[in-house]
Amino acid sequence: MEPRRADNIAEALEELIFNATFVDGDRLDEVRLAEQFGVSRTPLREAFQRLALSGLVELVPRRGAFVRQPGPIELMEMFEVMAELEAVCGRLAAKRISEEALDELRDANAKCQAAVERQDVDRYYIENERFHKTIYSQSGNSFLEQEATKLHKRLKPFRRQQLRFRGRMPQSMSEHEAVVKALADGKPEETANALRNHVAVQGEKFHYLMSSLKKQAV
Amino acid sequence: MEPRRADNIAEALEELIFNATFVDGDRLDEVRLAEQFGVSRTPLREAFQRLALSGLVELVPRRGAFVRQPGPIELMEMFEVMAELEAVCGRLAAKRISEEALDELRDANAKCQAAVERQDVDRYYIENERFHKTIYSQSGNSFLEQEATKLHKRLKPFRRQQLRFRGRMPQSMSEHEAVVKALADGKPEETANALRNHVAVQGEKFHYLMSSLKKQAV
DNA sequence: GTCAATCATCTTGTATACAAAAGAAATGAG
DNA sequence: CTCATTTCTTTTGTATACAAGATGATTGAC
Repeated sequence: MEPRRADNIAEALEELIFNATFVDGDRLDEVRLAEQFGVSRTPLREAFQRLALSGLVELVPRRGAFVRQPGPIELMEMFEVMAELEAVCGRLAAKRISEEALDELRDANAKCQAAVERQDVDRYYIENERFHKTIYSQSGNSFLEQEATKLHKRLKPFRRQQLRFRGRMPQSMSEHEAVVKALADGKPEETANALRNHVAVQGEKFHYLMSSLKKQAV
Repeated sequence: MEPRRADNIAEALEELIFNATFVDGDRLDEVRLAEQFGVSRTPLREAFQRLALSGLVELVPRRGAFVRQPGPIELMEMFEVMAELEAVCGRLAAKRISEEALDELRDANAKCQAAVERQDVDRYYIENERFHKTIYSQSGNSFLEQEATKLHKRLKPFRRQQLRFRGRMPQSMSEHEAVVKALADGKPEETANALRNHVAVQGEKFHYLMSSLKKQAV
């Protein structure tokens, strides 16, 4: 692997964890990774500190850095918080959203719909993300937007899995349309509820997926 | 200053920033701080990475680490998010709270009340914190609890200032009692609204404080 | 005197060196 | 053969060294 700038190492490691190249419990070997990235241990250890704070890695003193993926319970909790954050974004956005943003939501939805018809999961995912990011942004609170984006990113690998559930994509679509309608009507509470349910159902689906997987592995 | 373990350096710096020893825009001199802490630059730089991710410090490549305190707008945004997070904690807690926890809230409130009568701001602050932390915990969602605690901590220096507002402490007290009542009655939405308003008013007070200060300094 | 370019100094970023701790392996007692 | 103790190896934590970029000063042109 070619040498990298230290700034990017944390990001690269994050990607490797998301890609499941490293799984829960794996120790991140400083010297091995240093060789792979073509750098010394120093910038790597700095990257570990960042990852530790973001919760992807646990730093055990004198033992090393270990990958920490959330277990089923923590994951459910994170989805619950995500649902609430989105609900808040929606409630604020209902009062503040611009016409252009509404059009962008409709456009994202149309492309989502097309993706559903072509069974194009990847494309669906991209447009789905645009839909949600637009709502975060239209909350008019950039701190909230950042926090929502951060958690959204963290849940990405898990959300992606559950999208493959049978019939999930069409259901998700109609939920999106309900959200747009509530936003267009300027109804804060309806928007909040629609978004909360939309995200919460993802958490529940995930829970179901987890419990079925648990019976096989470990 | 006596030598410190590297794990604590980030915390120590955080404290120095909260104490306003370092203010917005200050550059954190690696060599100077290394001397002060009695360590080399290496553990210091690792600490910088953590602080950077938590948002207290901005790392400018090839320039150094700079203290970044939130400006008025970002602060308002953070208070808005805090208000919403507390509202969510309250809504969940209303369904899940234990009798013991209700008693702890009542106890914290009683001690708050006593502190108000003695004009004991410090004591009020401690019991107020116990009150809020208990609600976070009773949300039954430890991820949410962590996030709320994190933001609460971050807003600490600013909240403390605004507690000195004339008449704020008694008002805050009665708001607390409304929250306890809603929780005891098991009413999620009432609890959420009571907490949201309780925290939001802090943000507004702060805004007022800021704008009056702005006219003097800078 | 002002501005620009060059040079010196200071800082950061990264590699390397070394000490201390943890873990693995080997030795020895029972 | 098993378990405990000791030795050896590996790995982390930190200091130091050095190179490259940034800052500031000095010199020179106009």
